Amino acid sequence: MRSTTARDRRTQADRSCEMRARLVQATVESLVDSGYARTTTVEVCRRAGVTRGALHHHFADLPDLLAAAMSDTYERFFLSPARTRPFASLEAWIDDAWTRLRQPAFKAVIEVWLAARNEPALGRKLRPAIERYKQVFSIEASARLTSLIGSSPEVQAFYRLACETLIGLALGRATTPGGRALDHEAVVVDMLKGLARRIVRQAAA
Amino acid sequence: MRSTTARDRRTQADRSCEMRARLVQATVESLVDSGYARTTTVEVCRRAGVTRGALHHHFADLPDLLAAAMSDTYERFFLSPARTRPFASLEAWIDDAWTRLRQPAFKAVIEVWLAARNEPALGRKLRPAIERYKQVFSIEASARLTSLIGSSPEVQAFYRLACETLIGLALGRATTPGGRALDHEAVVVDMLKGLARRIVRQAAA
DNA sequence: TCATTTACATACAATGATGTATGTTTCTTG
DNA sequence: CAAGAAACATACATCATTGTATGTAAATGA
Repeated sequence: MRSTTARDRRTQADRSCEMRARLVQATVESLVDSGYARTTTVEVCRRAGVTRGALHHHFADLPDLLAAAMSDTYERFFLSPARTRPFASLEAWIDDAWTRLRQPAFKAVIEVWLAARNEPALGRKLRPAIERYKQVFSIEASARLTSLIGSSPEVQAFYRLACETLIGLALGRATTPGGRALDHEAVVVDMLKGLARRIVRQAAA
Repeated sequence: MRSTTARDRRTQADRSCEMRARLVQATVESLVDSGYARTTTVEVCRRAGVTRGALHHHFADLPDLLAAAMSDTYERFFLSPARTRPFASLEAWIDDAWTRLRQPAFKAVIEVWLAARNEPALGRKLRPAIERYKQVFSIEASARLTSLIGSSPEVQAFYRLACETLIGLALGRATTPGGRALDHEAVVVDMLKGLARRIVRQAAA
C-alpha cells in the first residue's frame, strides 16, 4: 500500500520550486501584517504550513529567505510583467507607479529597507536586490520615461518630486491599521497629475 | 566616611527625572541607529550606562518606555519650541517642516509607527502620542497655516501633497546608510517651494 | 536620627528564536 | 529495482530577551 497517490507524485524540481514559493509568499505576508520584528522562521513556517526543516533545507538562514522574498516582490510587483512600451504621459506613469506602490507588498519592502539598514549582515545579502530596485525609480534606467522627461531640468526635478510623494503616500498606508486607503490619497494623486500636466506643457513651450 | 560627596547629593525628584531622561534619550538613539527590532531593554540600558533594574523601576515594560520616547521626540523635535506665529508663506512652512523631518529622530518615529501597527499591545500604548502627532500635519490644527491655505481646495490639496513629499524624502534618509543627505533632496525641496509659489499665486487670482 | 520610602542593582526563571544534527520519506538514476 | 540523493520532519543545544523577585544604597520626614 502506497502512502502517496498518483496525484501526489511530483518531480523533485517541482517540489523544490513550490516549497520555495510557499516560503517566500509566507515571508512576504508575514512582513506585511506582522512586520520585520515578528517575521521569524517559526512564524513563516507556521503560515506556510511546513516545518522549519523545510525552510533550512532551501535557505541557509533567515536573511537568505528575506533576500529571496525581496527579490520575488520586486519581480512580481515592480518589474514584471515586462513593461517596455514608453509611457504616453507623465500622468500615465503616475497612475502606473501608484498602482504598484499602493499594494500591501510595498510595506514588506519598507520593513526590509529599514531592517537592512539596521542589520549589516542582512544588508549585505539584500544589497543586490535593493540596488536593483533603486533603478526602478532612477531616470537613467527608466527607458520608458526618457522621451517624456527629456533634458528639461524642470521635468526631471518634478519626476523626483513625484517619486517622493508617492513613496510618502505608500508609507502612510503602511502605517495605517488595516492598510486601508487614506482619505486624501486620491486628492494628492490628482493634484500630482495636474501638476505633471502643467510642468510638461510649460517645458514644451 | 561617606561614600557620596556633597556634589553627588541630589533630590530624589532630580534623580528620577534625570534617569528617565537618560533612558528616553538612549531609546531614541537606539531606534535611530539600531532600529526597533534591536532596541531591547538590554541595549537601551547599555547605551544609558545603567542596569535593567533602573529601567523597570521607572517604566513598567518596554512598550511603556517606547511610548515615553515617542512623546518626548514629538515634543522636542516637532512641537516645541512653541511656534505660534503664522507662517509668512507656504515656502516658509516647507522650510520649517523639512528642517524638522530631516532630523535623524524622524527615523525613530518611522520605526515605532511601523512597530505600533504590527504589535497591538504597543499600538494601544502609543495611540495618544500618535494621535497627537498626526495633528502636526492636519490642516485643522495648523493655526499657523489657516490664513495661508484659506478655503482654496487647490492650496489644501497642495498642502497635503507637500506633506507626503517631505515624508517620502524623510523615509529616503531613514533608509540610507549613515542617514546622509541624498543628492536630489535639495532639488525636490526647491521644486516644491516653486510649486507652492505658483499655486498660492494662482489661488489668489 | 531613625523608620520609611524611593531609587537602583543583582539574580533568577521562563520563553522564544536560531542554527544544527539526525532521522524518514520521496524521487532519481544507473 | 536497488543505491543514492534530494526533500522534508524531528529533536536538540544555545543564546537572547523578558519580566519579576529580591537585595542594597540613598533620600525623606517625623
